Amino acid sequence: MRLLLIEDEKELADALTAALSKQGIVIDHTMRLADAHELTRQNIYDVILLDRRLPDGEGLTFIPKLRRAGVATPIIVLTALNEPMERIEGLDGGADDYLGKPFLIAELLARLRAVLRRPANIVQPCIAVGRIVIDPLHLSVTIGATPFDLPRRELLVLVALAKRKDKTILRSTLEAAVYNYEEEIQSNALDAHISRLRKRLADASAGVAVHNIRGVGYLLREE
Amino acid sequence: MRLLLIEDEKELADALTAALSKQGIVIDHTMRLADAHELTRQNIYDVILLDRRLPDGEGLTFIPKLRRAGVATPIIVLTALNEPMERIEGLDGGADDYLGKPFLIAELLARLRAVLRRPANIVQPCIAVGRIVIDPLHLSVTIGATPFDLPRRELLVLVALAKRKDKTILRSTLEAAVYNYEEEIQSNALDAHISRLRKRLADASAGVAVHNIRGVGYLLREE
DNA sequence: CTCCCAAGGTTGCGGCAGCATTGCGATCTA
DNA sequence: TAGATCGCAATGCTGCCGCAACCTTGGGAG
Repeated sequence: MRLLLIEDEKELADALTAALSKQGIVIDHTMRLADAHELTRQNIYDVILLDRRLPDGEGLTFIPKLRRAGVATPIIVLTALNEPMERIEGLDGGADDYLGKPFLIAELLARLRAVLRRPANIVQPCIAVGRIVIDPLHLSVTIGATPFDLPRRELLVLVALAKRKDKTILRSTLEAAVYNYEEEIQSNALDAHISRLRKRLADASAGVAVHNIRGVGYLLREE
Repeated sequence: MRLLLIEDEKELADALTAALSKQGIVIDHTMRLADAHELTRQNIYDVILLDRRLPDGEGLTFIPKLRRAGVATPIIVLTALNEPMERIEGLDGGADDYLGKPFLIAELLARLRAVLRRPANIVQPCIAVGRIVIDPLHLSVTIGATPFDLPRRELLVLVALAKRKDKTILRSTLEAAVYNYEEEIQSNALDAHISRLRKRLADASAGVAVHNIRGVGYLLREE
């Protein structure tokens, strides 16, 4: 793990460097915001420790600059300015945590771990078929960049087919995906939905088609 | 935004509920870990506030249980146990932040914002749709440069929709975002809010519209 | 090749669930 | 106390969906 320490008190910086190094953390140390700006250009840090009162300015001003540059690295502010209002200022200024001096190294380490533990963004599994993208979690369908609205039952059919594209879905499986036990159907309602879904897909040039396997079921395929 | 408060001091809980409600936050309150476990099953909370000394156990033991259940909701520990070692214990126990009692509501709010800010939307903490800009952390809406005031419930609806613009939000999800368990509704109150929100958006030429997907839910879209 | 039948496709219709709107009274706030 | 907000409910409307009638297609038998 690599950490950027922006701190002008030499003694504290040395103590931190020593302590954190023992934890296997790689530390870059600078005393000036100008240098820090340069150092963060490559976005190699896992976390940044930031003092407020620095020779070339207020540390907090560094945060929005960093964020505007698209750097999402977590920032913990370390400072003697530890009044409640100052803490609020720091946190609302974009810091991820705020620790008043003096502090125990052990608490800093705990806060480092807490900040780094944040869950990575869970990537939503989307299904792409032809020109359409289906997000089964959000029940949304987009075609190119524009949303593609569907009635509920047709949406359910499409999602069921898309989840296993190019594979045949038994007619009975499809029915189970669209209807629950209380609303058993006694007609060709499913066929009707398929028909209307086909029309919509064709009108939108979706690049996919619903095929029928006679006597077995249906499948979704690019075309 | 919906928050779970696990706290057995009735006075503090009431004060927090009152203060946070004014910020537009929907709160569920419980005094017992057992209830909390049940309440978190549906994963509808944006953040959890957790006391340590609770009638049925140490609050910290709740965290690993939650994480094992796959719930990644940020947790802020609120407690009188505020020695450095206790803070370390809390943070290493899985808390995302740790705030000792007594504290200023304002600082709690700032820490809430800090925790909620990461990691997903660091680059874009504000949501722009049409002519309006929504800050889900501060629950503020501006249209052009002028603030766009909304009643609390309509604001909650708008924010919930805006957080996932162009995605369908289930009706049940919307209800969960706007109402807590004590204020379950038995009418079409949600529809009424949507209707009034629509009117306001139209009057202000906001450039966005709330669409309905019949039988599924609603979505926010530029127009 | 033709015929036949069953499986699938299409389409109009009517019922009704779900949605939109609005007024009213209660509650809360300034 | 005046005004804003909110839950509630009555009303009207929209369009989905099940249904069924009718059409098309595929493949096997003669």
